[in-house]
Amino acid sequence: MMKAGELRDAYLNFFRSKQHTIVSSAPMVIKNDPTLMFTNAGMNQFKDIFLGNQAPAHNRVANSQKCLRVSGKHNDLEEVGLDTYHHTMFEMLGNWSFGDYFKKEAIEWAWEFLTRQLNIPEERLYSTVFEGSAEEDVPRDDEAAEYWKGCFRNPENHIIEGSKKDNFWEMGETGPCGPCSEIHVDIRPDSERRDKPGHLLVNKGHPHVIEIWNLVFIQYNRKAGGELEQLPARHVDTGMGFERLCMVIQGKKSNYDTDIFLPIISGTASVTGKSYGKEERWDIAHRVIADHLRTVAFSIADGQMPSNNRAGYVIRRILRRAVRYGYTSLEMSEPFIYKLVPELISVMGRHYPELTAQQEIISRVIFEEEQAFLKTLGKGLKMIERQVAALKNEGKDLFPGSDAFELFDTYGFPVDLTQLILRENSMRLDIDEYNRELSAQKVRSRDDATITAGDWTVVHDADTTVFTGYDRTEETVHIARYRKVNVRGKEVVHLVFDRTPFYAESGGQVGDKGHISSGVEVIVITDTIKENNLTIHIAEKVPSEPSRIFTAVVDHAARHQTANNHTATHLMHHALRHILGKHVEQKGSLVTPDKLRFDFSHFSQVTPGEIAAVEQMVNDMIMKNIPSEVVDETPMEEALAMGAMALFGEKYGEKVRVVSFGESVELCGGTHVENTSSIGLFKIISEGAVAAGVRRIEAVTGRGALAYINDRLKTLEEITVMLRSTGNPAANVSKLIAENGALRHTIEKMEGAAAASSRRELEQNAVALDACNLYSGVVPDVSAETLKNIAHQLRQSDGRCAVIIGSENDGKASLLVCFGDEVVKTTSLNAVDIIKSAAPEINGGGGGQPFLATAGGKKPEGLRNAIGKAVALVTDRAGNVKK
RNA sequence: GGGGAAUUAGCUCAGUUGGCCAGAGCACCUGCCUUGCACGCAGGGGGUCAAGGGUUCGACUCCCUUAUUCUCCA
Repeated sequence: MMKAGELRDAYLNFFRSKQHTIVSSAPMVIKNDPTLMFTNAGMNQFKDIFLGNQAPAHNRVANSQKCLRVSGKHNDLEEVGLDTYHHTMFEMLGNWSFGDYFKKEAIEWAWEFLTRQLNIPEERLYSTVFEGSAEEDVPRDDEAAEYWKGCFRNPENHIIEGSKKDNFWEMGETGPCGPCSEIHVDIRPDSERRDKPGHLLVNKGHPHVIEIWNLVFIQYNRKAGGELEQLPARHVDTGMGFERLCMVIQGKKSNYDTDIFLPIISGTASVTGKSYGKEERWDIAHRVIADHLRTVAFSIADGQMPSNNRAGYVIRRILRRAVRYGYTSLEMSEPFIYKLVPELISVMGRHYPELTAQQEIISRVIFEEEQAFLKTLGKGLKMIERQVAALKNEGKDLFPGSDAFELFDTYGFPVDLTQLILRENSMRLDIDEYNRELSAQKVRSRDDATITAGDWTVVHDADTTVFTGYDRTEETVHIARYRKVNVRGKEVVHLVFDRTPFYAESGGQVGDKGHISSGVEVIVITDTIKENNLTIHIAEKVPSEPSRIFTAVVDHAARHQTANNHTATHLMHHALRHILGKHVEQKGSLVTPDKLRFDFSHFSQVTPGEIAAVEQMVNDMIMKNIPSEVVDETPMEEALAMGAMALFGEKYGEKVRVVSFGESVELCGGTHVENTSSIGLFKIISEGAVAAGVRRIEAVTGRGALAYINDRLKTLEEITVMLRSTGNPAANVSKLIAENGALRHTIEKMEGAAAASSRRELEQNAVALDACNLYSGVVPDVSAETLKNIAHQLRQSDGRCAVIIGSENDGKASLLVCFGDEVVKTTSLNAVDIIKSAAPEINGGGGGQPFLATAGGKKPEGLRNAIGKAVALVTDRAGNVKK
C-alpha cells in the first residue's frame, strides 16, 4: 500500500518531470492581510500573479499546500468530525500554469497521473465540464470536453455537464475567473456500482462518489459592472485534496482511516482508554481531536498562538472544540491532547520540519490552553448548577435562553454542554430565546464592521509601485489610482502612486506617515498599508487635481526613530540568541517610532541579570559603530549561506533582502539605520509572558531611551529630595516603611485605648430603661471609625445596649446610633429612623441598618442637640427611666 | 472592530437593595499534641478591595475614565 508520504512525493515528482518548479507550502496563517486570516486554497500565494500585480517567477509551479477552512458551504466547524470527510486543516496538491500550458496539458497530465501513476481504474473516474451560460454569454466548454473524450476509452456517461455553481470558478466579486473541470472518483463496491451507475451520483453529496481534483481554467476577468472580458494571458489553477486522494489510493472508506490520521487516533485511544470503531460518539470525538490537533499544531508552528482575537481566536475555538469532545464523550477532565503531539509529528514531521523543530513549544501551548479551558468549564458548571438549583426550588423546568446565552457569551460555556446538564436534571432549555440573543449579537457586530470600498478611479497607468524609500524620504510621484473607503461612517481615501518613498506596514514595522503636496495643496498621509501587493496610502481627502505631479514627503523624524527601533530589534534578537540560547525564535515583532516589542520562544523568565546582559550587548554593538550591509535580491539559498535565519510562518519570495549589522544577519524588508551608532542608546523597559513558552520584551532607543531614563532619574531625584537624604534612598525608604508600620501599630493601640476609656465613661453614665440600657454622650475628637469601634465594643458586652454617640473631628460632625441584638429583637426601635430624625441638627443625613446607623454633618455645634433629640426619641419609645 | 464580564491576603475564591470595625480554605509563622502519606488542636502575621476621578453623611458595593485579563460576535 502506498503511504501518504510516498503519494505526496509521487505527485511532486510527476509534475517535476513535466518541467514544474516545486515550491514549498506558504504559511497557513496569513499575516498582514485584513481580508484573509488563513490560506484556504493552494492558489492563495499566487493571488497577486492572477490579479496582474506581480510577475510570475516561474511559468509552471506545483506544490503541496497546507490549508485551513473554518467557514464556507462545505466547511462549517461544527460539522467536522461528525462525518468521515470534513476537515478544518487539509493539504492541497496543486499545479499551476501562468500564461503557459492550458486545458490540453492540464487535463492530459491529470489523467496520466491518476490512471498510469496511481493506477486508478478509469471506469471509476468521472469528469465534469461547464455546460455554458446564456446569461453570461459563455459557451459550453467544448474544448475541455474534447480532451476528456481523448482520455476515456469509453467516455459515455463519464463526462458530465455542470452548472455555473459547480463548474465556473471565481476568485471574488470581481477579478480573474473561468470554467473548471472536476474529476470525481467512485469508490463504492462493485455490487453497488452495478445497482446504480456512478454518473448519477456525481456532485450529489454521496460520501463515496467524491470530487478529488478541480482544474480551473482562468480565461476571463470579471469587471465591477459584472461583465466578463477575455484575459490576454490564460492560466491554469488546480487543486486536489490530499487526504481524499490517500483514502482512494489506500482503499479506505474514510479519510480518518488513512495513515495520515490513524496513528493520532490510536494515540488518542491509548491515552483515553476508548478505542476507535466501538461506539459512534467515541469515534466522533476521536475524529474531532485528530483533525483539530493537526490544525492547532500547524498554526502554532506558523507562529499563531491561540489568543482572544482574530486568527488566534479561531485557533483557540478549534482547540476548545476538541477539548469539549474529549470532556463530554471521552470523559477526559484533565489535559491530554498535548500528549498526542509526538504522534502527529511522526506522521507529518518529515514533510513539515517546522513541526519537528517546534515540538516543545507546540506541546506546552496546547497543554496550557487545555488547562485554561477546563478551568472555564469548571466555572461554568458551578454557575449552571447554582441556577438549576434555584429554578428547581421555584418548581420550574424551563431554563431561560438568555441565561444560557450569558453563560456562553460571557463565560464561554458551550450551549450543548448546558443542554446536556439540563437533560440530566430533567430540565429543558428555551433554545429559541437563546438563538434570538445570538443572532441579535451577530447583527450588532456586523453592522459595526461594515467597510464599503468604492471603485478605483484610474488616473495614471502604472503596473506596480516602485518603492524608493530605502534611500530617500522624498520623491516626485504620480497618483496612479484612488478610491474612497467608508469605515464606520468615516470616509478615508486610498491613494496608489507609480513610485513611493512611503514604507507600507509589513514585517512588524508600522507604515510611514507624512504628506504629499502639489504646490496648490497639501494632503496628509496618515498611514501606509499593503493590500494584494499594492502600496496604499491612506489620506483624508482626494486631491482636487489628482493628475498633477506631487512631491511625497515621509515624516522624517518618525521614520528615523522607526529605523533605530527596527535595527535595535535585530541587534536584540542576535543578543538574545547569544545569551539565552539558539532555541530563541522570533514569534512576533512590532516596530513603531516610539518603541519596539519583540516576542520570542523561551521557556522561563528572563532574569534581571540576563536582561542586563542583553542590554549591554546591544549597547556594545551600538558603540562599535557597525555599518549596515544590505544585499538586495539574493536567492534564498545564498541568503541562508550568509547565515540569515528564515522565520517559521513567514512567506518569502525566491529573492530576498538580507540586512546585516556585523554578526546580526536577517532576512528583512524593513528600513534600517546606516550605522548602529545612530541608535544612540538601547533600554529594555519590560519583560513578561505572552503565552506558554513565549516571552515579550519591550524596549526604547535613542531619544526615547534618554527620555525614559531621565524620567526615572527625575522620580529618583524627587524621592531623594523628599527624604532629604544624601545616602542610599532605597535604604531610607525601607526604613520609612518599617517606621510607618510601627507607628500605625502604635496608633491603633492608642485609639483602642482611647475608645476603651470613652467606653468606660459611657458605661458609668449609662441609664437603664425598660427595654434597654442607654449609653449616650459626646466623645471628644475621634473619627467616625473610632465611634464605630466603641459601639461594637458596647454591643458585644451588652446585648441590651442602645448607643447614641457623636464626635467632632476635622470640623465635621459624626453621629452614631446602635442597638444590641436583644433590643432589635424585642422592641420596634430602629437605628435608621432615629438617625434620620437627628441628623438635620448637624446639617447632614445618614442611614444604615436597624442595629447600626451613622450620619455625618457639617455643623458640629448641633451635635448636642442631635444627641438630645435621639435620646428623647429612644426614651420615648423604650419606656421611662427606671429609678 | 463591537458587545458582555472579571480584577478582594502569597494562591483559589466568598462578600445579598451602599452601612454587622473586609471573610473562608490552602500556604506562612509560633506553641502544643504527635512523629509521617492533604495529620490534629490553639494562637498569630499578612489587604491602597486593579488605578484615577465622581455621586453620597458614608463606596469593595453605584457612575465615568484608564489598564490588564477572560469571553462571544465580526
